Amino acid sequence: MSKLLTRGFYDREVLDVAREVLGKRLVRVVDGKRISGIITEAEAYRHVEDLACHASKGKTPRTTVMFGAPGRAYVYFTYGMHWMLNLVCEADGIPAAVLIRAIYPLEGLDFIEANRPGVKSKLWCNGPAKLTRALQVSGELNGCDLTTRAAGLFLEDGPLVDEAQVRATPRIGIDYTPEPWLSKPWRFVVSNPPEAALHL
DNA sequence: CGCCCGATGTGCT
DNA sequence: GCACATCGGGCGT
Repeated sequence: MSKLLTRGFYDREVLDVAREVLGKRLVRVVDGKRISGIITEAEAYRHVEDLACHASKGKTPRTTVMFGAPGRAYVYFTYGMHWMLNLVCEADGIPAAVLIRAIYPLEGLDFIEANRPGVKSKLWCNGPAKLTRALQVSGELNGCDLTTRAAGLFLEDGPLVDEAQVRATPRIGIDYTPEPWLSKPWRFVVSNPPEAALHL
């Protein structure tokens, strides 16, 4: 059993967390069963001035969690059918979050397959809404504490991914966001194939 | 493979 | 009303 990531991991500059969360293990526990994968893609959403960040529209009922303490999950619903999983970062009162965009599944593959019927295994968790469906992450987990195992959603430590295996690119799906935010290289991706980059 | 588009519901103007 | 941190199927290349 690996080490649970503590509050201190999240209570930092969100760009550093987004970069360093690559290689960490996202774990879900459902009915006592462990489902997990290594994080291979993440994006930073940084403070009210970042016009791609939900917090830029102010603190609302939806975005309250992002303004709160670090180490909690910000889970929101979008496009009428998709859930997105974020990690709240930085000090209480400063809105910042890391969107988990992809994982490399390692445990509970039968559970994941059952949640992604008819989908090829390489496509099970390679998108932010795909992995929430695969791991059964939805609104009931919004605001849950990621630094304990109580809610059945948490992160475990893993090796830092080598700098040579990480690419930084602009964020995805924010086409209506003006510059300079549109082009900020705040998306971090593990190079393919992840098996080699992650030493699996 | 890439582009296009419909699905589908909630939050905020 | 309308935008939206997306997905998957359909069709053209």
